Amino acid sequence: MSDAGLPTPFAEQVLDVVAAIPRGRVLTYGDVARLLEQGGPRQVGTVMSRFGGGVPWWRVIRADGRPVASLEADALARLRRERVPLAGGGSRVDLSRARWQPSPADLSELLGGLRP
DNA sequence: CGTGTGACACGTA
DNA sequence: TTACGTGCCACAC
Repeated sequence: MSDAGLPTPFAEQVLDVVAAIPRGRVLTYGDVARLLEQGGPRQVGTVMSRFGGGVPWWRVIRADGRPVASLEADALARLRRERVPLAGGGSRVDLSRARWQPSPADLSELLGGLRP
C-alpha cells in the first residue's frame, strides 16, 4: 500500500479539477495551475505524482502534447481508447483539438465548489 | 540562507 | 523534430 501522506488543500483542488476533465479531453499541467490561479505546473506535477492514482491522470499532459514519460505507453493507450485526437504519428496529443476548455458554467461549478 | 530536486514551460539552435 | 539553457514554484536539507 502506498502512503503518500495527507493531501493538502491545494492537492485536493488539483485532484478535483483533474477529475472534472471530460472523457476524450485533456489539460496541461499549466492549465490546471492557471485554472486554480495558484501554484504552477511543477506543483501540479508534484501533486499528480503523489496523489494522482485515483483520478484520470492520463488526461493531464505536458504543454508539448506528450504524456508523462514514465507512463507514456499506458497513457497513450488510454487516450486512444477515449478517442483523444492524437498527432505526431500517434505519439502526442493534438492539443489544439483535445484541450479542454471549460465553459463558465463548468468553471463556477468547479471553482465554486472548491472556493466558495 | 544557499543548494538540490521535480509527472513543467518556453525560447533558441 | 530533438537538445539544452533558463525561469518558475514549493519544499527538503
